[in-house]
Amino acid sequence: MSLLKTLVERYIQDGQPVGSRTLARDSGMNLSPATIRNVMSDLEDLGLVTSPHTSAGRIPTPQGYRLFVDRLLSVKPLRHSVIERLKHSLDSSGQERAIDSASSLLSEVTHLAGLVMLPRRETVILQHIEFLPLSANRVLVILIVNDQEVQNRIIHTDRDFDPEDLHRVANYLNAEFAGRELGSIRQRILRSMQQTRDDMHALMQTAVEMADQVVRTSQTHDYVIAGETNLMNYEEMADLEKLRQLFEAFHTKRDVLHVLDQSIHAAGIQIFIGEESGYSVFGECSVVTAPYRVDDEVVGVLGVIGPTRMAYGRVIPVVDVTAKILGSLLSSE
Amino acid sequence: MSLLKTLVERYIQDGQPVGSRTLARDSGMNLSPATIRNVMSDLEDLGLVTSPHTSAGRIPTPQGYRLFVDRLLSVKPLRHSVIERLKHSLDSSGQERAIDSASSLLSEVTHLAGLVMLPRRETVILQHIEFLPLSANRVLVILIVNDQEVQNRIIHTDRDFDPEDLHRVANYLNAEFAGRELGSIRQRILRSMQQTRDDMHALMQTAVEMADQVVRTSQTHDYVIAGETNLMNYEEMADLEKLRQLFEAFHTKRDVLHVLDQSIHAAGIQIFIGEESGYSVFGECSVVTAPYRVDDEVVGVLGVIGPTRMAYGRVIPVVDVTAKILGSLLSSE
DNA sequence: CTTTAGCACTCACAATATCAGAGTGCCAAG
DNA sequence: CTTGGCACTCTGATATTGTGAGTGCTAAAG
Repeated sequence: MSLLKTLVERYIQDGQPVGSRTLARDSGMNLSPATIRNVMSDLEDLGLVTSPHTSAGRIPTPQGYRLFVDRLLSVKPLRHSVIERLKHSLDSSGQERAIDSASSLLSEVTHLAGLVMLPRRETVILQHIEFLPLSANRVLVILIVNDQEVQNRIIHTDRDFDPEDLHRVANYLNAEFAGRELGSIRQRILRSMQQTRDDMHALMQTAVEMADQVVRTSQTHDYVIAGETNLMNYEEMADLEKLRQLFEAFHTKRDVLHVLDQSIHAAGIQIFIGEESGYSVFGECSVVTAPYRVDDEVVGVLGVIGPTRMAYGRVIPVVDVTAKILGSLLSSE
Repeated sequence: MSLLKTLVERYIQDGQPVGSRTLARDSGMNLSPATIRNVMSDLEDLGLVTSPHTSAGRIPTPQGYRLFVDRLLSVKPLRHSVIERLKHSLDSSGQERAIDSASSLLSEVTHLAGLVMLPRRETVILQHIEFLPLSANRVLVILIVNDQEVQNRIIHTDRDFDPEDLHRVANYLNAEFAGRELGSIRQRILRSMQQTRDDMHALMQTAVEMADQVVRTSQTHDYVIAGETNLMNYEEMADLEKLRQLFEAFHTKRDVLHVLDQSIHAAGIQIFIGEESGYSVFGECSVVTAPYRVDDEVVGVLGVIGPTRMAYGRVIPVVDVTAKILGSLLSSE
């Protein structure tokens, strides 16, 4: 029923339970309140709306929202100027800060909390490796992968290596393996280990193992959140205890990541309404996500989290285009 | 008057305005409520206590707190086991994660929010510099300073340099300047620029300038906060709007940094009560800080922030020893 | 001069009552 | 199927009252 649409829209607009009279006026269908009431009764039986008490209007249930976003929602495309603005602010922040900016932008534009999962690529290509001796048996390993990212980590070695040794090893590795995928490098080295075994190989192994670990832990998923404080402006978030738990969940990251993970393989926009996500912490909240792709590979998810009563019609396109913009910005153009 | 002490202690304990009867009982001085009332009247005239309304007990004013912490407070030293626990958790987290751990620890132990300013050393000693070509006119500069820290940044150069050039420059810089302080290096290079000017020098200049910038921005002070959510458990933080502003201040960082800055040169524990910090955002809050020193140089501040009504007697020693432990952990042993 | 008991007074807070308004459900008529 | 009418329900605002904790002041006692 398109009445549900009007009801949800109205409720999203001003957060008040909406009664039959207002609905009659808003629907534009020239129906009397009484008719509306009958319909409402039906909708209530279907579990799409409830009334907080006998004599209040109706509010949508989670199922109501679900139906609304799945079928009824009319997404108004963003005005061009807005898109340009997004694009511009994201561009001007540079690649390194792009993730943070995207998160902030999302939160600013939607007045919700912005989430951006760090990109994680399936294939990690070694571009360059470098060793720097720090002190006795502490070696700094610098790794450039995927054309952009720089990773470094200190490793402790069994014995001291002098600078020349390190240099030789680095040269060897670079000559041999630059441009290859990290996993395959690891295997190769392990294999050649079995033939000749000397200290150099041990070093290389540690190094590659470390590289693997670095990449893998930075891959352990992590995300950036911005604008949590926006959430405090919604009356539905007034319950301090609930809010605390929510913020703690943001901090712990585990649950949020799990939700984001669920949507990484979705085709496009994904929406979790209320407890659909499976976590009661997000009880009164909805999450709107979109995966973003770098060089045609999906590498992460971004989105927003906010009260169930959010302006889906506006939020969805924002999340959508932000994902696209971020993706193309991160791609090697 | 030691009555003020009892009053503040009592108020800190259970957050209720304390009346003459309870105070008479707690003070242990065998005075009748009536006498207490007279004294209270005096204290009120001195501006040390107020009553929220005519017929409630008294609560300390900021000035009352001030006097309390300055003169009256009896700091009970931490139990040895607690110190050990702190030391142990901090040790086991390793140097890189030490800052984060310290912050978390502070918040966990005190049930407040923990703050740790990133260490900043006055003298930054260049240990090693390295250039890696990334692509046409993008060069990755890697900087090792102060024996521990690795910084890297990508710079864009005017013209392409081939790897040999870069290598030569790096070698030169390392041979010439390793072990020197960064600022002096910069000056030296600028000076020698005036004599011979060629592309290499331009590169060097950019690099050193960048180095300076990197160090300076990482120096721009930044801090790590943990356990903000703890603050939501205090009833005095119930005002959502105030809380929002506070959290936003945490996010913006500017105000907090300014407060921390103020206390970096204090001899030891420093306490800001309520608006003493000069920011109304921290209205109902107190900040307890202690500078921490690495290799006998003060490099940062850590502390906690929480409601004015906090258990100073317990919080102070915690902040104190945490500062000491962190300092010694970060020092080259 | 300090301490104490006594007493009237004040005020917040909780419990209770009252009322208006919004909205419903249902029935009977169009 | 839709509509008007009507009784009914329930919330939320506002006013009323009572209770208890705690005060300030005065006058007596140490």
